[in-house]
Amino acid sequence: MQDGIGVTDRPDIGPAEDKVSGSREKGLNRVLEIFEFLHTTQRAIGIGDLAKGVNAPRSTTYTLVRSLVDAGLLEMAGDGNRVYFGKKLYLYGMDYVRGNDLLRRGRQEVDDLSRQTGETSELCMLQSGRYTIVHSSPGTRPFRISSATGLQIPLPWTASGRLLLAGLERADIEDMVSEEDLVLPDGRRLKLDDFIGDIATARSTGYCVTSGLVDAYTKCLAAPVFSAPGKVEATMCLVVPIDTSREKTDELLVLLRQRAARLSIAA
Amino acid sequence: MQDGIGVTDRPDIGPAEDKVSGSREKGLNRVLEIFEFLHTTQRAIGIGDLAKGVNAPRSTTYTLVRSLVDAGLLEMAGDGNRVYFGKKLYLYGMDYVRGNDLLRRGRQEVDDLSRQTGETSELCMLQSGRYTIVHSSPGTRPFRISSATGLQIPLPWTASGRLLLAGLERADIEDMVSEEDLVLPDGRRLKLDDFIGDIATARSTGYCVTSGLVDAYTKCLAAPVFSAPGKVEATMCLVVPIDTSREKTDELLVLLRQRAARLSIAA
DNA sequence: TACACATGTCTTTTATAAGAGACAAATTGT
DNA sequence: ACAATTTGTCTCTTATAAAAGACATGTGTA
Repeated sequence: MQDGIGVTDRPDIGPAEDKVSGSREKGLNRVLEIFEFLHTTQRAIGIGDLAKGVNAPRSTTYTLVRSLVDAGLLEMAGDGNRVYFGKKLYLYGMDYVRGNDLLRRGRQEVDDLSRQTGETSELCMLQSGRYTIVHSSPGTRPFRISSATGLQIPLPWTASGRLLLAGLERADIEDMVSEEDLVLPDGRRLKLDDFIGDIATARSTGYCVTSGLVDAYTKCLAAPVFSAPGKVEATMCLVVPIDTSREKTDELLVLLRQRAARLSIAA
Repeated sequence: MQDGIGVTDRPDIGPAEDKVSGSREKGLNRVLEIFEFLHTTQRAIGIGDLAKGVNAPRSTTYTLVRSLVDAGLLEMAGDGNRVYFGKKLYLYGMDYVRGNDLLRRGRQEVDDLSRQTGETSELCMLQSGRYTIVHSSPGTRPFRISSATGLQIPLPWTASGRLLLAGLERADIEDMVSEEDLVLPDGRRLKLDDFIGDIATARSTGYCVTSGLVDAYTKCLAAPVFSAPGKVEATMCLVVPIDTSREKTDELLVLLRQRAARLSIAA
């Protein structure tokens, strides 16, 4: 509890220091925060800790959690007094998949590509302005490059990010990318202009390869999935060891681009 | 705990129309209704219609939908002004699956069983007191017995229902089953005592077979999945033509019960 | 045994979000 | 071309839900 670790407790990089904590919050917003919190912790949590975690009053948290549990969006987990996501969210999620050709077929293509190549493969999309891994299939390598589904990563850190922003105006891109997004995990800092240049390149070549961006050991190959001419709706990507040979990389790129193109047609 | 207050006008099932319409509703409740509405319609819908559908003021609906879209729980669908479930719900749903051994393994067993037998196979659970198909795999028959995932059906209509209530007190069962639940789709009416008798039988035999309950053409075989000794957490079931031979049925039952038992061990 | 600190429930106060309704702009139909 | 709807945004009011906090239990530990 109470790991002082994060200076954090700044829930969102909002405009200005909103009216000091302590102000009354809309119930729905609290719920949204609860969901995000559970999504990041990825485990069941006690209601008291949850209240601390989302910085909400205990009494409020109890009432909200009760509503959500009654509705089936949350469930009391195993031993008794912990909560986590509930069946209803799973059902709604399946509804989303069913209603979404791209995702349904994309998951399939990703699974197939991963089996075909043995490499980790992922389907990525923009999720409220951020890069999100929507589905991933682990591949067969002894060392797994694990990146959790639903993880959100700054756009400039990834090959997919460069493709997802293709076709946007410079201003839009600037809006989407914050200063800190340009700082890589190892401390290096990208120049915004370089990033925008990358985007333009990716757009014209129809794919993007980045090496050692998120970590020093991997290379990322990405190809765009179009929902309409010029509109990049998603990307498929492969995560491979950084020392993968030129030939092997090109070979993988062909397979990747084939599948990404196949996904594009109907959507 | 707290059953004294129970008079509570349950937001439950039932048309329930407007209880003294005009009363103000909590935003969160409206959101829950919106989700349920989308879940039943299974398609994107305009905001105006949505407001009508959940019987909420238009202005309120607009604000709520905007919040939800911003949060990614809903998405504006294809052509422009329709909404449906969003990526976030999918991601949360995947979180649920990940955190839930039973569901993860259950889906696998159901898929395997369906491939092995060629019949439609389902994983079912209680969802806030109602029978719910949590996962289903269609089988290979020319005529598909389709029943949507997430569909909620009165407990007495199903074989699984009899197993899911095994181990509950008579009083609890009476609470869960309403009068109308006892009326089958074809108009026949079950006697509560018969139903409770079925439950006891199912409990001791460790499986349940029903014929022509929901419709006249199918037979349903179900086996319990235990989360603890005596506690039925879910059921696996097979939906087969009603004229399936005795031998064939027994054979399928063996396979089904094997897999259901396998699911039970670790949870 | 007593102490400190969680958990879960209830009551009260007041800041505020839900709702009604007016509007302009876009979309119909005739 | 002209109603007749529907859509999306805004303003204002007041019913009400969020929050504070008291209380009764529970759980751990010194």
